[in-house]
Amino acid sequence: MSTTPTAALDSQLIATWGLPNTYPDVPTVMSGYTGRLWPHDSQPQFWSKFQVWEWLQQVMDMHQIDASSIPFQNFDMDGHQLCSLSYQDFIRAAGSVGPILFHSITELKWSGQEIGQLEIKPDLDFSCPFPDVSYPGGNLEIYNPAIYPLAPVASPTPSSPDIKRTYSRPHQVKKHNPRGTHLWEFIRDILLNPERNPGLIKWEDRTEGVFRFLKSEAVAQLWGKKKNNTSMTYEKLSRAMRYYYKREILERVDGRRLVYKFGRNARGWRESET
DNA sequence: TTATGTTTTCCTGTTT
DNA sequence: AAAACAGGAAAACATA
Repeated sequence: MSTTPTAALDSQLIATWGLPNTYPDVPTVMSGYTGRLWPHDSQPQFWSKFQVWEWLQQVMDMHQIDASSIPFQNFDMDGHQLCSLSYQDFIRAAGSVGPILFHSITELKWSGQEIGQLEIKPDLDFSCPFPDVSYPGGNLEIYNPAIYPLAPVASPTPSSPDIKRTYSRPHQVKKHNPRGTHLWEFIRDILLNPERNPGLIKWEDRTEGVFRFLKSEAVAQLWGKKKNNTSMTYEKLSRAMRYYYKREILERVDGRRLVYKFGRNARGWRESET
C-alpha cells in the first residue's frame, strides 16, 4: 500500500535467497563433480547427441540397469531437445526408467544453470531458480552441496563421447513444448523444489495436489522474470490459471483464496507417477 | 505465411 | 475497502 511493491519484493526475495556475493567458490562447487568443466558441458541444453547418449549410459550404469533395456534411438536428439522433454515424454521414451532419467536431467539442468551462470555472469538481480535458461538474467541462487548434495541418482557429465551407435531414424518423442515451461509447470517446479522455494507456494495436500500461494505477487514477479515481463502481476497470472480449469490442468477449489489443485491433465507433480 | 495454442492485458462485476 | 475470483474479448507471442 505504501511501499513500492517491486522494491519490497526485491529485498524480500534477495533476503530469502541470499545475496549473490555469499556464494562459495566455484571450484568448491564443482569439486567432486567432474574435473574440468566447461560451462557448456555442465549445461545439458548444450549437449551434443553423443553427450546425450553418454549421459544415458552413465545414468543406466549408475543404477545398474541394463542399457539395452531402453531404446537409445528414442533419445536421438541433442541436449536442447532433451531438456524440452516433459515427464511424460520420458515415460514414453524409456518406460519405467523414464522417471529416473527425468529426475537426473532435472538435477543437471539445475546445477548446470547455476554453475554456468556463476562462471559467465554473476548477476546481482534475483531470478528464477528453475531449470530453464531460456531467459536472460542471472540467478543468485547458490548450489550448496552441504545442503542438497547432487542427487545420488544423477549428475554424470559427458566428457569424452565414446558411445558409437548407428541411429537410424530420428523418431521424435515429443509434439510441442513452446521452448521451456508453461505456467503450470513453472508452478509445479516451485512446489517440487522446496529447498529453493522460500515460502512462495506451499502444498496444502500433497497427495491430492492441492497447493496455496503464500506470496502471490512474488510468484508473479518470478514468472514475469522468466518471461522477461516486468509487468506481470498476480491478477494476470491468475487469469491464466483460471484458463487451466477448462483444460483440466487445474481443478477448482472454491471458497479458499489462493488455493488451487492440479487436475487430471497436470503431469509430474505426484510423488510417484504411473 | 498461416494456423494454433498459450498466455497477457484489460475490463466489468461478484465475492470474501 | 482491499484483495481475490470470474470470465469475456482481444492482442501478443511463439511454434508448428
